[in-house]
Formats: sequence, structure tokens, C-alpha cells
Amino acid sequence: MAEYIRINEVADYLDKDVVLKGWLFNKSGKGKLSFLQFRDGSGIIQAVVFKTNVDDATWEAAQALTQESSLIVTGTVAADTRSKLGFEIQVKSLEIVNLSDGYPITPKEHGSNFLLDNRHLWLRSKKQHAILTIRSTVALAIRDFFDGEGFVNVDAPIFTPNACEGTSTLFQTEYFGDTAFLTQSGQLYMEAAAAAFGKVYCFGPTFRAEKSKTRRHLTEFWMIEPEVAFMELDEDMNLAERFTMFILERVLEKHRDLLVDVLERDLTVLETSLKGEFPRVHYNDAADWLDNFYKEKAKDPEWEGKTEFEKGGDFGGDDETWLTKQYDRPIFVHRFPAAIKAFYMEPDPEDPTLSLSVDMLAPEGYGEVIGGGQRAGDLDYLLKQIDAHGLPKEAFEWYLDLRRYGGFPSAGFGLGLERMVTWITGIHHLRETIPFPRLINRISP
RNA sequence: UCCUCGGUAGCUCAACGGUAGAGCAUUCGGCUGUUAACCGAAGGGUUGUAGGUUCAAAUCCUACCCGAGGAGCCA
Repeated sequence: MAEYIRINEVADYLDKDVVLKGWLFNKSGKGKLSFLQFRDGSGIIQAVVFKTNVDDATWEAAQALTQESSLIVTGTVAADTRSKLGFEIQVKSLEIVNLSDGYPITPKEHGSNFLLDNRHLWLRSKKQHAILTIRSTVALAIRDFFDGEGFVNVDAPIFTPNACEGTSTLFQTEYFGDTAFLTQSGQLYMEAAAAAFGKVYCFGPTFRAEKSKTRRHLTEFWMIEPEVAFMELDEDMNLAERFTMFILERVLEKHRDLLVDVLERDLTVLETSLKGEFPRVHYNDAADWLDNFYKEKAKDPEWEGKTEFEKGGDFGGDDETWLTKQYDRPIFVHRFPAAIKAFYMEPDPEDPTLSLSVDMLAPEGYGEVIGGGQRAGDLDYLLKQIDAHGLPKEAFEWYLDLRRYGGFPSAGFGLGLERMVTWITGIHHLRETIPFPRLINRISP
């Protein structure tokens, strides 16, 4: 009796009869031969049906098969050098489970809107399958990394009574007659947890209601936020660097073939990044470099971009791209102006207009992947900041308690999972790195 | 929210003031090694919506709807 196996196991069943269950990816034929491209989620294999070797019912079933019909194939695993996998299935019998009628995603080009409307089916496509497989590996690597470094996973709430940072627009919802918001960051909760466990991280969905319309934004995305008690900025950067290297190492080890064959990713930068030693650039130096760069560019009559960088401001997409182009691996830009960062950032003792904050910018134009820093430890400073940002003090009383009862320096960062996966896979738009993207103007499927 | 571009067959696009078209998909026929197979045939349309200009509008004008790219903001 043939054994039911998955396609990624066929190498262990050479010349044996097996049963495979899955879907028809594509089909071609030539007279009395039918070639079925067959997938089961673990891989794709070609199943060959030769009319004179099977009964009429199987032959007719093979002819009737349509794209994405589900079927059960029984056949012999044969070595074949013409197959990319090295194997194919010589079909003995074939049973249609469900005949698909008019599958919308044909093996031709499609527009992004059409594909997003059919996201529930698009997931079956090779490229999407590869991206989401890598996402799964990245997520597991993240948990393994923190677990290996002695962190405790403490997840933050999703319903929150107030804006965490007071900077971005939040989704508002009703909560038993009161107003609640969907979380924008677990950061403040992680500080509370750090006082209980020392090293903690949360891993969960995050929501932003800004009407952003770029390839780097989702309204619902997954964020990982570690927080470590008694850690300062330099060590925070060390942690982010080790963390990034760990993820890259894991993905390159497990999915080199998906990256190269399916996603056509140039691995040069990823492999360079494995060496670590990410450059650390002071905000002032980055700002001066950009200003100088734009002033040089302005001399070129063909140049249509900006002609100066105003020091004290945040980086825009172009700024990040030009800056990171100077490097062959991710960089840390540290000590951003306090005015453009969240209220809880520790001021730089050397220049209080700056903050002990850091962004990790991925190369190749992918930009900010990680944002973090050291938290303000002084109660009076925080009170002033809450006031200056126009935030309701009552809502932050519990947070201020952390300064009243055994205050401690701490630092951490937030990683946008989808941005990391976008950079690693080298795709253009981060909407393909989450199974069901939520974008401005898109909440289905 | 602002700027730019777009909406024509199931899908991707062409036709740019004068008979609505192709490739793929679908259906039928042919082929023993295909890989986005190939060859032959057939079916498939209220050109995003509502007005307007014109002898004549997919094409020009106005408004609205929807989408894409970018900006701002951020992970």
C-alpha cells in the first residue's frame, strides 16, 4: 500500500509508490502525455500521466483537470534530471477531489489591485509562498534569539486607554461605553515588565491610523519590542546588531534557495551584514553629510531633488536612501533631536537638545527597520515632557510609578517585522510580507 | 490630506474624434518530454459612474467614485 507523504519528502521514497494530496499548479500536455505541476504546500513536483500506463478514468481525470483543482495522486517516485527538484511522479492513478472552475490568477501577469483583491488565492503563488515562508522563519528566529539571550516574552495589551506616545493617529474603538484605542506600541508596558523580569520583549500586532500611502506602511503590522533594565544606548545598539545578524544567519541558512531561485535576491548585502560592525553615525554627522550632499547636487543643473537638509529635522525617504547608499550594511543613526522623538527619550547629557535615540537603517533604499533608544529616568523631566507634548498626565500615572518605585535606566527598540522581511526578501512593497495586508482603503479579504 | 498617473473582454493591454482589437484564460480539435508548451477553431463588451460638447465620444470637457505611485508621518 502506497504511503501518503509530502512533496518535500520524496527524496526518501525513490522508486517507491506514494500518495500525494494537493492542488494542480499548472498543466501541459502532448498527445498521450500529460504533465501536471502539482503542489501540496511543501513543494512543487511534476506528475506525469502517460495514457497507455493508466486506466481510462485516470486519463480522463487528467484531461479534465483545471488550474487549482484539488486532487490525490498515486504514483512512483522517479529520479529525473530534467526536473528542478530532481524527481518526478510517474502517475498510476489520480482522483479529483474538487474541480476548480475559472481560477482567477492565471500564470500570466496581473496588476497589484487585482492580486490584492484575490489575496486569499494569491498566497498559493510561488513568490508569495516563499515570502511568507521566510516571514515564518524570521518570526521564529526572533523568539529563539531572545529566548537564547535570557529574555522573557511579556506581551503588551492591544486595547489601550490612551495614546502611548501622543505622536501618531490611533484607531479608536468603543469599549463598554468608554473610548479605547488600538495599540500603537507596547513600549511603556515593556518598561513595567522590565522592572519585573529584567529583560523582556513583546511580539504582537500594532495599529496606526495615519493615511500613509507608501510601500513602507501598513495600518496593521507586527512589532517586536525588547526592553532591558539597566541597559544604555551603546549596548542597545549592540543588541540590535546581534539580533539582526541572528535573523539573517537563520534565513540564509534555511532559505538560500528561496531567496536566490524564487525571489531573485542578490545576497551580497545580506552576507556582508552577517559580519556585523554596523556603522554608527551621530545624527549631527549624518545631517551635515546630507546637507553637504544636497548642496553638491544642487550644482548639477539636471538635479531636481532638494538642495539642502535642515538640521534638526527628521529624515525623509530620500534622505535615508542617499545616506544608506554610502554603506554596504545596515547603519545606526543615533542621537536624533529630542523634539522629533517620543516624550520618554532620555536627553543626551552632552547636548540636551538631542536624545539618546537610535534608528537602524537598512541599506539598498529600504530605510528604517528598527527604532529605539534609552528611556528618560528622571521623574521631573518626564512630567515636563508630558506637559510639553500636551499629553494627559492622569493617563501616565502608572508609567510615572516606574520612576517613583525603584526607577532605573533602561533601553530597548521596536522592530517592524514586515520591514525586516521586505529588506531580507528584497521585494518592492511591504504589503506582500503579511498574509492579509491592511492598508488605507483596503480591509479585505 | 496634497501632488502625479490611471480605470476598455475573466486577466494584461492596444485603439487617442469615424465599424471595439490582441495575447493569455475558457470551450472544442491535434501532438510521447512539456516547464508562462505549441498548432488550428469558437464563444466572450452598457469602454468606472453621471452629465456636457459634436453629425459622430473609449477618445474632448466637468463632477464624482475607485485604484496605483510619491510626499508628509512613522516600524
